[in-house]
Formats: sequence, structure tokens, C-alpha cells
Amino acid sequence: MLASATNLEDVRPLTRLFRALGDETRVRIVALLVHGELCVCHVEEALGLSQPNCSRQLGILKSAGIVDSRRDGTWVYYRITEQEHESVTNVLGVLARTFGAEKSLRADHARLKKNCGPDACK
Amino acid sequence: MLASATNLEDVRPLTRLFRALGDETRVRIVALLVHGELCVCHVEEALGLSQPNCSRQLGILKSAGIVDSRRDGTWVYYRITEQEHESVTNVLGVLARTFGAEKSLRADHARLKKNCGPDACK
DNA sequence: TTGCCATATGCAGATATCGTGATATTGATA
DNA sequence: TATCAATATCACGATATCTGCATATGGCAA
Repeated sequence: MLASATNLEDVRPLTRLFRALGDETRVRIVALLVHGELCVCHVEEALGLSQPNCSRQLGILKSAGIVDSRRDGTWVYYRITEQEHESVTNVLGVLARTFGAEKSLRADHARLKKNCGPDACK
Repeated sequence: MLASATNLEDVRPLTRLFRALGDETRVRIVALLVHGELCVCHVEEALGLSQPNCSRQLGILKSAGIVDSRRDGTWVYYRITEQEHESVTNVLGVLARTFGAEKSLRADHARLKKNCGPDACK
């Protein structure tokens, strides 16, 4: 039976990914994080998001397994996670190639990251 | 300014794609169509969808620009479309590689397609 | 401890999405 | 023309998503 061949096991991880990325803000966040980890306040500033909204979108990406976070004092840094499913890795790879090529963005990103210290936010 | 670097023009086509694929049923449909075009009734049967639902999902994929359709008599055949944006093509390529590798699925698909004639449905 | 900063979460209203049953449309055929 | 088969759409209720405001948490420093 065909229905069983397209089994849900194969489809679910991708659906989960797509659902999480089905939002302009979150795609922009991932496009940023493709260049390396960033703390919340800089994503917030870079994309012009409100603090609660930024935190929430990152939370959604995190619970979808797309990003992970580490705490450093008061700051929380988010980065794109290593993936379990190859197909998911590949889709994220497309994003990396699509947005990773923009040198100006990468430079901005590096500057932001460098400045991410006690006096960097606000 | 960083916000302008991650410009919406780059992000929108991908967001549109992800949004359309952020549903299990639609990923399964795309996984089927990766092997070639199919008429509605066979997608319906293969995935165990109600007729209105199947037509609706295909409509959503179509208005998202992921699939296209041609009419042949009473039947309407859907297929995956050539894409304008390279990033979108690449994501669909991942799906093709992910689901295109399943030989059994492809065989089922070929059989279904072959049977798609006056007496094939129901 | 107190106070402050960065981040997270609860709540609420507006909006969007999903799936179903009923109905409309379109094309082939008699 | 009438009729049937395949597909599309409408109307609806149930459910989920999005975002702002207010508030809570967690860490640091005085």
C-alpha cells in the first residue's frame, strides 16, 4: 500500500522543521544564526523585534530542535543545532548557503558578536 | 544596519515554501509527487484523504507555487513546478532526494500512474 | 539582602489554519 | 439536453498561531 510507503516517521521531522520555519521572523533569525551564535538582545536589535517576541520566537525554534542555547551570565546565546535527521540537516544547509554567502551580513554579525558584552546591549 | 541585510525579499519565498510545507499531509503529497505527476484521485487514495481535503491541500500547494496542474478530460494532474528561486529549488531538491530514493514508493507510484484512466478511480 | 539587567512566560484578543459535509463546477457521454 | 464522474469551493466549528502588555525568573553586583 502506498500510504504506508510514505510513512510518517520520514515525514514528521521535516514537517516539524517546516512548521517552525513557516514564519518570516523565524527564517530571518535562522538566517542570522547561520553565521554563528548570537545573544538574544542582538537578534532583537538586529531584526527590530520586541524583547518578548524575540525570546518567544527563539523558544519556538528551540523546541523545534533547530537551535540550542547556552547561558553566559545574564546573556543567553543561541546557535543552530546539529541535527539528527539528514534531511533536516540538508534543508538547514540550504539556508546556510542562501544566507551564509552574504559577506556584509557576516561582517555585521561578527561585529555584533564581538560587542556582545556587559555594555553591548542598550 | 543588520536588519536591512537580512532583507525580506530574500526571506519571503522561503517562508512561503516552509509555510506551505508545514503540514504533514502536504509534505506527504510532495513526497509522492517527487516521483512524477499524479491525478487527484490517486493522491486521495494513496494517502487516505477525503476528496475535499485532498483537493484543498493540492490547492494550497499550488497557490504557494510548489505544484502546478494540467487538466486531461475529467482528471487533473498535479506535478512539482520548476522554481524561480534557487533556494526554493534546493529545498525541494532535498525532498526529492529524501523521498525519491524509496524504490518501492516509486514502483507504487508508477503503477498508480499507469492505472490512471477511465476506470482507475474508485 | 536589595536592586538591576537580560531573558522567559502568562494572559488575552485578533487572526489564521484544518478538516468535514454540502454544494457547485467542469468535462465527457448518451 | 440530461446525467454522471472528477474536481473545486463554500460554510462552519474546532483548534492553533501570532503578538503585545504585564509579570515572573535567574544571575550579578553593591
